[in-house]
Amino acid sequence: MTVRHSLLAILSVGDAYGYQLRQEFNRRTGSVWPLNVGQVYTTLDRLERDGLVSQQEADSEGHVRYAITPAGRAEVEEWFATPVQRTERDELAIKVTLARSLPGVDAAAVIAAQRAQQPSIEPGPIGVWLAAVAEAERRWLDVVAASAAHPVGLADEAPRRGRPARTQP
Amino acid sequence: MTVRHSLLAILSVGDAYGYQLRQEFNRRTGSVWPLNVGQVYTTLDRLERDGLVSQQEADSEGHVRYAITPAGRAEVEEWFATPVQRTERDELAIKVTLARSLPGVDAAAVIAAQRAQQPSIEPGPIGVWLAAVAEAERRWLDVVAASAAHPVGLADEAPRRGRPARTQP
DNA sequence: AGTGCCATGTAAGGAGTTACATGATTCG
DNA sequence: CGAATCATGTAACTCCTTACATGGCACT
Repeated sequence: MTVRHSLLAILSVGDAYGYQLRQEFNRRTGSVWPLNVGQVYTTLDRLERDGLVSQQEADSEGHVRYAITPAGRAEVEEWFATPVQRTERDELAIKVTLARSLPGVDAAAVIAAQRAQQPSIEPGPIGVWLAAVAEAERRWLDVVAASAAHPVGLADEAPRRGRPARTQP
Repeated sequence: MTVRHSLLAILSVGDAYGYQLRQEFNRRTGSVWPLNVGQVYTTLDRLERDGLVSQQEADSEGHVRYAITPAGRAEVEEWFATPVQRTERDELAIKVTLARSLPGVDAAAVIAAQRAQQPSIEPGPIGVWLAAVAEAERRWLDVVAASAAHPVGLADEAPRRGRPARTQP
């Protein structure tokens, strides 16, 4: 919901139209994660559907402006007040952990391949963020590389309970 | 594509059926990101559609087994050999950066709310990973909190339609 | 008899992404 | 004129998630 909330947050400053929203987003967050224009319009549609923004009359230049609604304003406030939960699957953590658990996979090689990854050096706070993440990754990889992997095969013992529903027709 | 590749990687050890794949995934990666069973079946459908797995004859117990294909095996090898690219938008980085750029938003409060977030302490390598990320977050938040925010309003001058006027060097 | 796990699916919907179509405008 | 930008939108797709339906089997 990052894009959705970001657009809503920008709209909380004032009315804007689609193309402008993309400009504002890119200007504020830099070039690391540029926003596709098409996504702005589809997101605006969903925001309007959910009553968080409302389409205004076209302005003097014919731009299709959107305004945030009270519900949208509440949503933005809640977004900014709520800490980001890291509930999403992290590919690196899963990949390395899986590699260590699977027989026939060279976990050390997987770790080495990941360590070879050099982060790009970007200016601005987001660049600092990327560097911090890369540093954390490197340290974690060192930790797991230092401890032994525990590969185990698939559970060979058939479970005792329950049987599948369908047999071949 | 994390789930997709993970299931494929497990199948590279040996044939398995849907429910079993979920068990194996959860067993190997722990309880932080448990896998919904339904997703296993939809993912298997797509993997079969893409020729990376093939459905086998039901086994002696009636389980619908899947086997990895040579193409699937190649895919797994490539996955493990390729470092994870952090190309996805990071909600925390965007939220804080946006907050600092928007007038009327208390960026310090946003940072404080995020800092209050306490990571759960989980056992195992993924728990270590979560702790490392939380630590990196905290340090980054300290860095951005120490420097001044630069709120700016929306671009008030409406750009003319069409090609923008040339800016003088 | 009832609860809970084993097991396989389907349906519906979420956010996000890219590609494409369509114009108007302005500058070289 | 032609290229580039401004601007709005649609279509088609991805992966992922949740809820639901269906049934068999085991243990109490």
